[in-house]
Amino acid sequence: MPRMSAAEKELSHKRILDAAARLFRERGVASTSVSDVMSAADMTHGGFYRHFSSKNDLVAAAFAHAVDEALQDIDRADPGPDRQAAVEAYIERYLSREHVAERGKGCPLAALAGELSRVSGPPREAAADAMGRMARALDEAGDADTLRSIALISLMLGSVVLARLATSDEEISAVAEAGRTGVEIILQGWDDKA
Amino acid sequence: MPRMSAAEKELSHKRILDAAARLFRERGVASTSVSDVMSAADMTHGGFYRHFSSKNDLVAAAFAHAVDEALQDIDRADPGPDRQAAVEAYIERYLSREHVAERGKGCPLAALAGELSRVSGPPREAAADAMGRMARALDEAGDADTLRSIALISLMLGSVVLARLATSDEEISAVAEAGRTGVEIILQGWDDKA
DNA sequence: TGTACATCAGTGAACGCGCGTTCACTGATGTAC
DNA sequence: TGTACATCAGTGAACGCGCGTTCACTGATGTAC
Repeated sequence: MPRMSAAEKELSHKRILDAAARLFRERGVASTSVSDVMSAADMTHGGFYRHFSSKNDLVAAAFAHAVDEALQDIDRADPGPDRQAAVEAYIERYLSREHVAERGKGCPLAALAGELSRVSGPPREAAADAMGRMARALDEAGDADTLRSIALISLMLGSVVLARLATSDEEISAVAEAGRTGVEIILQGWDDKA
Repeated sequence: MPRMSAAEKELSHKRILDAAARLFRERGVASTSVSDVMSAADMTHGGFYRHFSSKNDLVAAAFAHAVDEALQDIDRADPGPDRQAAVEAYIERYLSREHVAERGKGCPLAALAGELSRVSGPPREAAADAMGRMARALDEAGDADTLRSIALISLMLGSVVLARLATSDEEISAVAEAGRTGVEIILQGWDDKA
């Protein structure tokens, strides 16, 4: 059957990236094998190394790919009211029941920050980079108050991580509600305090 | 050389638990083998199953053990001013440079919530339980405002997770500072808002 | 208190398994003329 | 435009390795008399 055309190879590459970005977030990097990813991309494991030089290489690329997707609504919005609306929508979505439930499509940092902070090399750098990208994305006006953005990200990420640990619907709702209230208080009180 | 006395067995058991609680937090559960733990406890891997029925069993026990230690200062404090002081000290320590650097001795949820939220069984239950124990510990007066405690935990945990991802000292300080400011604002503004 | 014996904590070899990676192979693709 | 041939995307078997767990074994411990 092989060989595929260059255009088909590009499609395969994207299928691998999409599958990896989803599976790594759903199951974690260590619990997702190269074979798992290739199966989800409708291929066998042997072809993997025509696309990436190692599993680590894929982890870094898939993570960056997931960050691109997560932030695209904000990044594409025009500065000004559009962008501010995009940020508000992002925060609301972040603390929603859907985001808690669907790890595979959610914030890559909420899913993988813990695991990637323990490794070094490209995957770690991709994750560290994501923090800066998120902070800049939330910084609506570019008004240099990065600390507020970081505090918001910490609270939102912590809320989602804890909500995913919760075992009952009531607990999940409580954690998300606590996160929403915290975000509001920080948004209102930050400039007075800091 | 074997057999050891019952008293020596108890000491071995504690060495295994201590080593596991440290290594799991430092390297993650999936990246820590039973042999790693037993070596750190000065034994060979074969004896492990005289103490625990499986690696999963150890994970749950070591996690609960780590939570006990993390909360002991608060849990042992008398209700009233002593307890409130213990809570304040806990929060300050939580957002310190030392806590960010020393995963192996730090908050078990900050180290392992992401990984354990993806599994089921005793380890997951131990982690979910820890969230409730932390919320109750921070609830100084038992005044039923659990939501505020949960928001504080989310923010503190998120701050530490992100700080551990940061690559420069400046970034680590910035994330910790953002966390401290956020905590102050939530402590002051919560009752007005919620 | 002494003796005979069952127990069992810890050792280290061995097991089956899944992992990341390599490799010989296939045959359609892309290119040179 | 047709033809001959090098390229290379994808396949599937194979590799070495480390994992969690099992097991026969050792010999000091704890117990029954």
